Order: sequence, then structure tokens, then C-alpha cells
Amino acid sequence: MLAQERQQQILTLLEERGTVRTIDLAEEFQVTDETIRRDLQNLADNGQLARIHGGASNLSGRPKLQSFVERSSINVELKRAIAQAAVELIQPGRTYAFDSSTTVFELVRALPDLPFRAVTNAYAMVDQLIGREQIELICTGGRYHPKTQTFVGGDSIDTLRRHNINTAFISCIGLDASRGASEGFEQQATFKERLVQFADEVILLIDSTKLGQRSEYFFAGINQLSRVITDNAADPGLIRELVAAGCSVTLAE
Amino acid sequence: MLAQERQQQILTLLEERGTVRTIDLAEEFQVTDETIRRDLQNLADNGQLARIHGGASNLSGRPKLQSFVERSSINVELKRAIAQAAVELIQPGRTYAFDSSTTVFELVRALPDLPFRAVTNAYAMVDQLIGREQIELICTGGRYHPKTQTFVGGDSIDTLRRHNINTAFISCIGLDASRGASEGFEQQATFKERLVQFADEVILLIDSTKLGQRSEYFFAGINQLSRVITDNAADPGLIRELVAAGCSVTLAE
DNA sequence: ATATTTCTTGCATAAACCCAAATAATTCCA
DNA sequence: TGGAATTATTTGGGTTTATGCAAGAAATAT
Repeated sequence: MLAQERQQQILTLLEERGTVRTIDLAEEFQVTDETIRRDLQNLADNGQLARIHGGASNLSGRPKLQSFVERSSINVELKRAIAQAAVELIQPGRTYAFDSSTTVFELVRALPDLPFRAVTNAYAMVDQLIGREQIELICTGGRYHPKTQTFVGGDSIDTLRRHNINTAFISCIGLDASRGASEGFEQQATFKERLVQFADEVILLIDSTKLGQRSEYFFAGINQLSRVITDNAADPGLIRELVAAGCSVTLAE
Repeated sequence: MLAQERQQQILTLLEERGTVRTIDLAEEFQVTDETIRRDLQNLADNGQLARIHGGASNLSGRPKLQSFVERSSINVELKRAIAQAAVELIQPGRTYAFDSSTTVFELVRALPDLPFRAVTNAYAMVDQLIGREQIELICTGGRYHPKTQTFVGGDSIDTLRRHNINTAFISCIGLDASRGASEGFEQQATFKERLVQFADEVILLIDSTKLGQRSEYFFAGINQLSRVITDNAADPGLIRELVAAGCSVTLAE
């Protein structure tokens, strides 16, 4: 792999995760940690990241977005387990909505080919569901937003409004006990806010690393979530708060 | 192989992959790495790529998303020629709609990456236009219709209604002088009917083999077409009728 | 305070680079 | 058509760059 290519990917990872560790990157790219340190040094010299002991952080210091089609590599095990717990809930004859995230993508991949209706604004989900004979696929449409690979704006929300969505499977960048679920892009947050509003039942899929985090735009309070599915590394304190807010919690695996 | 040709292909590969390695290219083109370096040097001097140690990267440094599997189709040469005539009409700053057909697909493939808006209900077009940085892509959304690989129904039509479409590029199964343009599926016909209604200008791309044919559902009379682009094997009689109905005719190639 | 992890630094090696000269292919013109 | 002029490619060497290794310094954790 070319040095520049690796550095580009480091930046992408930083965008997604907010911070990265030197040894993790060395492991991931199969090079020594010295090499990674030199990469980080270069990128820091160009003002593209901030060097910190043990790794690096992106300049805002918080995760910005997940561009997931090519990036399903982070915490895949956790996400699979969460998706597996969610797929148990799928029943024929109902209408489900799927938002855009790697975790929900794992769920969509695992969906059984049964006669139910799937509504989504994410290109990756559409791409995945085309070819499932029995699933009735509805794309919200809207303006394509390259960073998140979703369709957003009034067109997408109006499509949502017209459909009777039984259950929405959603995800987010961060979940905070007091401020709720947050996203990195305004259009995403707006879409999810309306999705939460229109769906009878909202199920949040989120791996434990995002619990307690906050991103830029808040779109739902924890009292609006019917259920949260996370993994068993989740902080018990936050779980108690979720339950207190009337939200049932499932710990996967 | 000519040097120029090789350099062009290097650029194409760069578009697809984001970065390329010198030795890989040397292997691929069966020339020495020194030759490749000179190619890269040339292209870098023209500002068409960025030179990096070990190879080169395209200017954005990121690969385009892979384009979808192209459907094999008949009369490709005719369709290319028609598409080429149509692409001349594209101007920045305007809003174009593209319906679903192999001919229009050839047009979409040939579209320049300029700042205009593209509205479509066809999955193949969406797939093709994702990754064009400057084009603002709007998917109509709607229920996915596997047979035609389009999004149809009220959701798709309502999205159409909301947009100010300057020019619609459409196609059809058959064009008859008295009954007009027809389609094989009702949902397709309904969508196209509304598209014709909402667009300021309607341009029909149709190869000459379909002229004089009729399919199941008629969706537009020839007087609703602003322009018809076909090939020079078209029947002169039908062309006269088209012109008499106020429709300008372009013969490609 | 001590152990562990991470960082820096210098050096070794292999890969990639550049340059110049030689060779091959192509074009041009009598 | 033959041969010179031009352009493209290869070859070989000396140089630079990327990476890995190792040892000591600095930071962090226990």
C-alpha cells in the first residue's frame, strides 16, 4: 500500500472515530508503529490532525460522520451481534424503516427475505435490498448527500409522511442520557427527527462505544426511544437512566 | 499501444482506484517502470494527477464508487450516437430529468461533470451519477419496481411535482404518429405521463427501430414532444409528421 | 516509585526514484 | 523506398525515500 493512500485512510478513520490509536492503526494496516507515527507526524505538520500521546485526534476532537459502505470494519463483531438481536424482531406484513449507519446496515444485510415493507433513505440499503424478491422496497428519494450517502431534504421527509411505519430502526453518532441521540449532519438529524416522529415504535441500534457521546445535532430524547439494543460492554449507569425513561434495553451477545 | 492512449488509461484507472502504483502499471501495460514514470510525470505536469512516491493519486485522492453492472443491450452503436447528440444540449445551472431506458442510460453515462441538477427515478441512473461531484442528484424515490428497475408510484410523482424541470430526456417502447409514445408497464407510463406534464421541454431519445411501433400504454402525443433525437435510418414519412406536429427532429450520426 | 507503554532517534536495507546514454520505433522528406 | 530526424522506450548507475529494527528517553499507568 502506498504511504499516501494509508494516510488518506487514516484521515477517513479519524473523521469517523474522532480519535485513533497508533498501535491499532499499525495492526490494521500491517505496518510497524514507527511507520504510523511518521504518517501521523506528516499529517499533523499539514494541519490535518492533532497529535496526542498514543495516537491522534481529528481537529474538532469528536467523530463527524460514518461513511459506511467501505468502512464496515470498525467493531464489526459488536455490530453483528446487535444486528442479530434486532433481526429477531422482524415479522412479515409490517412496515419497517431503516436509517443510515453501519450498524443498521448489518441488520439490513441479515434481513430475511419475507414479505414486509422496507422504507429507507440510504443508498447502501437500497442497493442491498434490491434483489430480495419478497421485500417491498421503498426509497424515500430526495437530494443525494454524498458524505452520508443518503437522500435528504423535503422530498425524503414527505415520502416518510405518507407511509405508515410500524417500526423504525435507527442509529446515531452519540447517545447522551440528558440530551439524547445526536448526528453529525443537520440533514441527517432532520430526517431522523421526522422518522422518530412518524414511526409507531423506534428501536435504536448502538454499540457501547458511542454511549455517553455527543455529536453536533440532537434529534431525539431518550424518552422517544421504544427500545435500545446495544452490547454488554455498555455502562450500567446509562442503562439505568434509559430504563427510567421508559425505554427497554437489550444487551446483545 | 500509443503513449497517449496509455496515459489516458492511467487516468481512467486513477479515477476508479484513487491511487495507482508505478510497478503495477508497468506490469499491466507491459512496459518498464521508467516509461510509466515518464507518463506520470507528463500527466502531473498537466495537472491531471498528483505524483507520489511509489505511484500517483488522483487529485481528490479518493476512488470513485464502482459503477454498476452494465446491462447488455441491442443497437448500442445507434444509442451511443443518439446519446452523443443529446449530451450537446446539456448546460450548467439547469434541471434535467432522466427516465429509465438503455438509450437514456447511454446519455447519462456520457454526461459531463458540470453543476446542473439531475432528477431520475431509475436505479441505474442514480448508480451512475453517484460520484459525479458537481451534479446535484435527486432521486424521486417511491416503490421499487424490479422489472423496470425504477422507483414508481405516488411518492415518485410527488417528488417530480415539487421540482422545476427544464428539460426531460425520455424514451419509450414505441412511437406512433397518431397515438404517440407508449410504454409496456402501466406504472412506467403513468410516471412518464406526469414527467411530460411537469417538464418545460421534453426530448425523446429513440432509435429508428422503434418508430412506428405501439406498446400497451400510451403516455404522450407527438405534439407534447419538443424534440425527437433518432438516427438517420428513420422513416422520412414519420419524420414529416413529427415536424408537422411542431416537434423538431435531430438525426444523429 | 516502579512498571509499562509510547515516543524519539539513528542506522540498515530494500524499494523507488532520477538522470543520462543507448536502443528501438515512428515520422518525415527527398 | 531509403535514410535521416524525431520521438519513445529501455538500460544501468548513483541517489533518495520508506520502512523496519533497536535502544534510550519521555509519558502514562499501577
